Amino acid sequence: MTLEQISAKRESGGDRRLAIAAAARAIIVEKGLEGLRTRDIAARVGINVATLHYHVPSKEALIALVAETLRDDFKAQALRQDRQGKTALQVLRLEFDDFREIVNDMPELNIVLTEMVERARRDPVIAQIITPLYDFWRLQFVEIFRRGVEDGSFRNDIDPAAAALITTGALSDYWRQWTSFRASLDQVLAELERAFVLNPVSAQG
Amino acid sequence: MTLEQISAKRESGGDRRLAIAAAARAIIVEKGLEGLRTRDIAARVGINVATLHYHVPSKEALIALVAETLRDDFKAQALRQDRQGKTALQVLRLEFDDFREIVNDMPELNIVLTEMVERARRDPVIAQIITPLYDFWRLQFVEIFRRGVEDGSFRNDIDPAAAALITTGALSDYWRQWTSFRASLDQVLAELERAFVLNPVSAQG
DNA sequence: CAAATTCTCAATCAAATGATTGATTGGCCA
DNA sequence: TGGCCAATCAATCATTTGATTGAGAATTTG
Repeated sequence: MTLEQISAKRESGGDRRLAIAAAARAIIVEKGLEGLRTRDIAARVGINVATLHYHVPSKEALIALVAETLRDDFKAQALRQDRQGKTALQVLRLEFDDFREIVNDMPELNIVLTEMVERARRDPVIAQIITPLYDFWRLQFVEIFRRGVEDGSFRNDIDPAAAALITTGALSDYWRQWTSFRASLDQVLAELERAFVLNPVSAQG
Repeated sequence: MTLEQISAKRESGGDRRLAIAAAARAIIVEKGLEGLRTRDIAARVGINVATLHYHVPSKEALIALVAETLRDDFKAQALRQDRQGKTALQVLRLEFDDFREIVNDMPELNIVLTEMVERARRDPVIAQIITPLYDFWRLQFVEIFRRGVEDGSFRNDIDPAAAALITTGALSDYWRQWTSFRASLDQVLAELERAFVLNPVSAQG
């Protein structure tokens, strides 16, 4: 608990909303979207249910808020490294590094994200927030593969769109089942590299 | 409605349980596990809520029942084709055919499966049913890749476990987001093949 | 400082929801 | 035929749950 929280009895609207979103995410990790209750969120934040509703008018809006904070977290992560002037292989490895970092630093992020993807199928509001996230990530790989084929450093018969789908699919599924396969992320990333990148050192037959 | 349903007012316990599971699955597809209500299931089956509880004692047991019917469906699908005496590449393609078939014939299966995987993270009962399903599927690919490397028809630096993780991950993630990428399954499967199988026709550099 | 605004809470509502109870019905078999 | 059991239902319960109300405290503004 911060000094501010001890002394000040009020928190600004923006901060409250962030605290609410954080609490909601924690509960989603614990109990899933099914188990998300406004009362539990309020209790975790340390406020009254009515106060929660003052800041976030409905449960729908609350879930949308969670989706937005997810998007913001990913956006912040994505924009940290400069890709300019790097080779396709270098960018691919940067992308892998990013992924490793997210998996290690914010393992709970994907749990919430997965629940949101689930919900997005039948909730257009959530879909509108979550879908662009995946599309953006996948497009990064499409571009990497396109360039890698172009400059001859990647296997020349790659279908960039399909390869990107495989890569993001394999990674997000890996992440989703993280607890079971924790040890093998490096092997998966290495295998992905071998699958698409030409390596003059290793024999091909 | 069948003749039996019109004339007979009673149904045997086993059939009722199957009907209940089917109704539950339909509702999960429509509204997710969050939106699953015992009343809705009973209404869909055409029975009273109390009768539902007579056949399936609790909501927990109901969800476990759904998980079991999923497992049974997959088991039935998996045991249909004989893999004996086939090359690694042939078996890989059989596996791909199976997948194509499931995606086309039972698209809703994966929606329910995904919800169950989600739930399995915090529900040991469901985990015990669902996890072996994935493990079995993944092991098929591990074996395929192992044999393909062994007989020299696949890329010789494959890590079978990692490659299997990539394959099943890519496929199940593809399936999960099926609605968005419907058209490209063939491209994905072809790219997976190129990623792991040596092709003497296409140039490698 | 006083008025206006923002924020918070205790209390409460109405609807939803999983589950139970007690009675009834229909088929089976001795 | 009569007893027994599986199957069914109407009615009801006890909670849970999202949301609201009205009053009051803290904060900002003029």
